[in-house]
Amino acid sequence: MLGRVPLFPQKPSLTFAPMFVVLDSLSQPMKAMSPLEELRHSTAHVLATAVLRLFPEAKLDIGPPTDSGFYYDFDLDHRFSAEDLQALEKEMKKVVKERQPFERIETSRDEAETFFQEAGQPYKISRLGDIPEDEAVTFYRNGEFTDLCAGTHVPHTGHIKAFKLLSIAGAYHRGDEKNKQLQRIYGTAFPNKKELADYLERLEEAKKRDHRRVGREQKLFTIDEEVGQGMVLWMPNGAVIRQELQNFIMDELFKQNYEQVFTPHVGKLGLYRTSGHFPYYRDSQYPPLVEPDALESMAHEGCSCSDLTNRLNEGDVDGFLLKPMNCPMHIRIYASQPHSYRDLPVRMFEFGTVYRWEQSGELNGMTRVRGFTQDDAHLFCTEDQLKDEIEGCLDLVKTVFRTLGMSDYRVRIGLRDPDSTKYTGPSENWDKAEQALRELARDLDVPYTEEPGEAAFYGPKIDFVVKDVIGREWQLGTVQVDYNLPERFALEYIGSDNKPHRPVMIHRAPFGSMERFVGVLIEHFAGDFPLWLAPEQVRILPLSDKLVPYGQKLLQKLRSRKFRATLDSHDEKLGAKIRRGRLDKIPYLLIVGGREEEAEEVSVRSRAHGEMGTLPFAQLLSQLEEERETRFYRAAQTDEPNNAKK
RNA sequence: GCCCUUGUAGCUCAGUAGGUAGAGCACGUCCUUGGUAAGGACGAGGUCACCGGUUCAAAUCCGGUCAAGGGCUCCA
Repeated sequence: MLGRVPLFPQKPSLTFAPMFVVLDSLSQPMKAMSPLEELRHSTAHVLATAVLRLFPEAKLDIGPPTDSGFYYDFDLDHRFSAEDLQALEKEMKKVVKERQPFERIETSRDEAETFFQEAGQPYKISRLGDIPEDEAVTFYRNGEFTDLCAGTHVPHTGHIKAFKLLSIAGAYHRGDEKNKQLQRIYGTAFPNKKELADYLERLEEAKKRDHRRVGREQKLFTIDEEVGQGMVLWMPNGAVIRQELQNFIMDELFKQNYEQVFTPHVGKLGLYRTSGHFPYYRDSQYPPLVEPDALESMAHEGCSCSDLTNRLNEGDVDGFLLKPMNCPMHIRIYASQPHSYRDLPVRMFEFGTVYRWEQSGELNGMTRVRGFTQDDAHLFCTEDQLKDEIEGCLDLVKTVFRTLGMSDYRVRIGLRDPDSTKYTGPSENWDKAEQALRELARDLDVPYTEEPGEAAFYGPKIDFVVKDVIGREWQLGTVQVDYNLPERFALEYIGSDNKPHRPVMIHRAPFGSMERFVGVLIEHFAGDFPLWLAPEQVRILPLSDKLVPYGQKLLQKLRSRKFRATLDSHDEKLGAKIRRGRLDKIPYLLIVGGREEEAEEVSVRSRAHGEMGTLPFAQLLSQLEEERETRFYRAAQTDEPNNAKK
């Protein structure tokens, strides 16, 4: 299919490259490109040059640098294949060899538009319209390829020494799914071949700690077609981790005077009409469950599907909803009895399972699922208590991250979009809440960004965001202020003035969802969990069959002290058992031979510290207990037997 | 939901030009009783995702469905 002769475009063609203007429509000043961005951006131009040589009819959109490389979007009837990428790389190498200088040309808006018309590049015309009136219109030219571009670029294409095209993906023009879907080619470039090779190797390494892979290897969870997409089945090993995390957070919640509640998985539609979740968010909910009698009588009347939908929306027919959120039920608990200002704040928590109809293309292992359990809580407080309560929530999140040794996260403050009117609640309250969030974020000692327009419609929020092994960002912990639901449910407390007042609500979840958090945690630890979390904490390795009875005696003792321990009674040599134990990432391997049996000792090999020599068993037990109780964490050594072998 | 790719044993993968399947690891049995990252022998294990079509013959070619992966869009 690539038998076609590489053609040079008959007509000039342009690329509008200044992504910063296009993507950040907020009128920020143009950021200067770093040398690496410049290199990658130039490589994107070289890609476009090559594409036009091989596919002169291609329509070009934009080709900016990204965090890890660059991409370029094309509109073309021919579908790019893996072979095409190879051919394009080859062509790009030619362009590089030609050492084409990048030339900056300033032009007028009219000239540029004429140029696009002649080149038959409609996306460019559209992009041209994005350039602010007071900004110059500039082209960059390399060889036969001319591109609308704000720059900047390396001096000539010969500077591009190490690049690789990585993948093809669909991407909507201007990121809008109503627009045509273009073909995006992703690639990356580095100053030299070594750095490129290192990057590609890091990508490979990262895949080894992918939670989907580790989850399978360590039997933590599975997702089964017959159960449903996006439905996580926690296997025994995964259940241990989840339970330990829940125990951990419950210890902290006890210190902060939270109270636990339990609520059902379904609730009446009316409840969610009051809260506003139904039908407003219907697209991301499981369809409602309709009462059998109602369904039957509607069938008799010959109602269509859309009739049913309308009646459900209008509230003419009642039904139940698999709960998309826990808050309405917690609110009903609050509302079940009168509250004095002396009772506040009320802090109610639940590991509450919710269900959301995520788009099938969005599902991802444990990090994006259709049913998940939030470590949810709702705080009902007075306006005066708000700041302290938020602070308490943030402390909780910090404790979680610190205990688990997670330091690589960022904080996002979601604020109102100043131009929008979709927000509920008095704006003075918003001002106060936003100000409080800002001040508290400042004290967190963590990089944070303020993002206008990222607030929920009911209140501002603070999110904790971490990256997975592939660099995708996931929101974990969140603290959200809510002025809306107390209003909708007409919540009250009696103030010191003996009059009813409206409480403020805080939604918060330090882990976010157990599924997503554990998914991220698996990658954080690369499956190498600290003692308190490890599904199998200790494994006893008898030197031979003869030592199995002694091993069993130790096993009994460990289990009576509530350690998750096993005995490896396989008929293998010690070396093989150790190897297996290391691969299974068991924190402690206890080797027992005749010498140890005589002295009531064990030879200890720890995942974190390697060989620790021989210890009296009783002493080891208390050391392990201390490590477990303090939830001690220390990064393990990273030797991998697989690598060692090669 | 949309675009592209993929779908062979529990896992990682072979399977040449269509002729009803192989390897390594894991697993089981036996031999071996071994001191800090793989001892040996034998064995069991697969409706080649599913449905349909072409063909004398389909893991292999074609169509559809489902699922997974990478993006895009979305995420109360």
